[in-house]
Amino acid sequence: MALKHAILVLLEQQPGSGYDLHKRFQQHMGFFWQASHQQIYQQLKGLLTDGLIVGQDKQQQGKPDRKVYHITDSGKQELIGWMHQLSKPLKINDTLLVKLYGGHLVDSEVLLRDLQQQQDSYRKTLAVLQQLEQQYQALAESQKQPYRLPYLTLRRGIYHVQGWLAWAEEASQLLSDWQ
Amino acid sequence: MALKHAILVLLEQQPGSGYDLHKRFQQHMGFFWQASHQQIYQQLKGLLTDGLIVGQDKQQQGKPDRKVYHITDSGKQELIGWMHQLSKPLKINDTLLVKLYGGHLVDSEVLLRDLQQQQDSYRKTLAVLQQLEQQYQALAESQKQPYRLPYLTLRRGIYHVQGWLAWAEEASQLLSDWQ
DNA sequence: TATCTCATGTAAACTGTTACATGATTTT
DNA sequence: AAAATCATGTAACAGTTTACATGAGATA
Repeated sequence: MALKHAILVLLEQQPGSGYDLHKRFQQHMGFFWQASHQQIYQQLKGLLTDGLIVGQDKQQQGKPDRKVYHITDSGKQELIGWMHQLSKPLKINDTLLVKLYGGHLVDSEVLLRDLQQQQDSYRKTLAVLQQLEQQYQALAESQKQPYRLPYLTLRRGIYHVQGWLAWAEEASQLLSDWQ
Repeated sequence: MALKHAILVLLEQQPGSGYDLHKRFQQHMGFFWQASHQQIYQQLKGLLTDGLIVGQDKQQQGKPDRKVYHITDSGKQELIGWMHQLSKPLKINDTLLVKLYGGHLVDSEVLLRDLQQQQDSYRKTLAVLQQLEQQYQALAESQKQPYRLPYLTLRRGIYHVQGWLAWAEEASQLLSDWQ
């Protein structure tokens, strides 16, 4: 299971609570890893009982208590072992494409509307990713080093979103042409 | 649930058995929809009890019996209703990128090996997709019409795979440069 | 006054994966 | 003789989603 390991990757970088982890997933891995807070809390339970992480309660003034988790040595070993295994190919289940595939059942406007809705959110995502890229590129060479590997994943996100948008324009055009 | 609807899309085009459907998923939708035969058999059961499909046993000489399913009117209505709903954004959970993100824990060779493994399979996929595209383009305009919408999904597959390969080259290069 | 963010969780339902099971025909 | 393809499924487990639940402080 990769969610467990994705959590370990984040905790290896820096300890954090379930809430923190959810935000970090959204902010830094949102374009290649998605996990709900419920899932994260459930996995943290499992990681705790397996001894791969430890947790400590921290009180805060004015805010609810947080349970801050740290990776253990055994967790780090588990993570390194996992990294050495070859990855399974990415599984894609794309609802929009199923609809396009069977799109003869509806007006093309129905398909175009769905395409456009996604286009809007992809454009916003692209803007965010490009801003992150600029932030990285603006760093001095000596400062870049710790962000190199995350930068590679960012580049993947940019390729993905740009490819999607280019395709969507082509597809919208063709759908409109065919009436 | 989209698997149910993906099955309905295939059955609306042409009746078929669970085994057929599995093959059709692999051959025509493999780059945007993946489903195991176990999943398909389970979903067919549910579709049957919901009255969205009907099945009939067909004997074959020398081979096991097949249960051939047909979409019902109610199934077609369900499908059309589903098509009118806006799609949820594609969920991507990419293990390889999680490994890259936390890749400081291992030698870059470990990461490169994983990248190359996937590169090999993406290259093969690209060849298949491009061949399908040529088959479509070779058709006379009058013959293309029924394949137009599937062609749009094929284009998406090509964009995706080409984008992945371009990124992988860039990423491999950078990983090697950084030692 | 209402909504958003912080912060944590449970329970039920649904979906998906892995392993097992069977057995005939066809191809290498 | 072995492996692949045809053809169907069950059972146990793992993972995900949706709905529910609580409650404080900050912001509009």
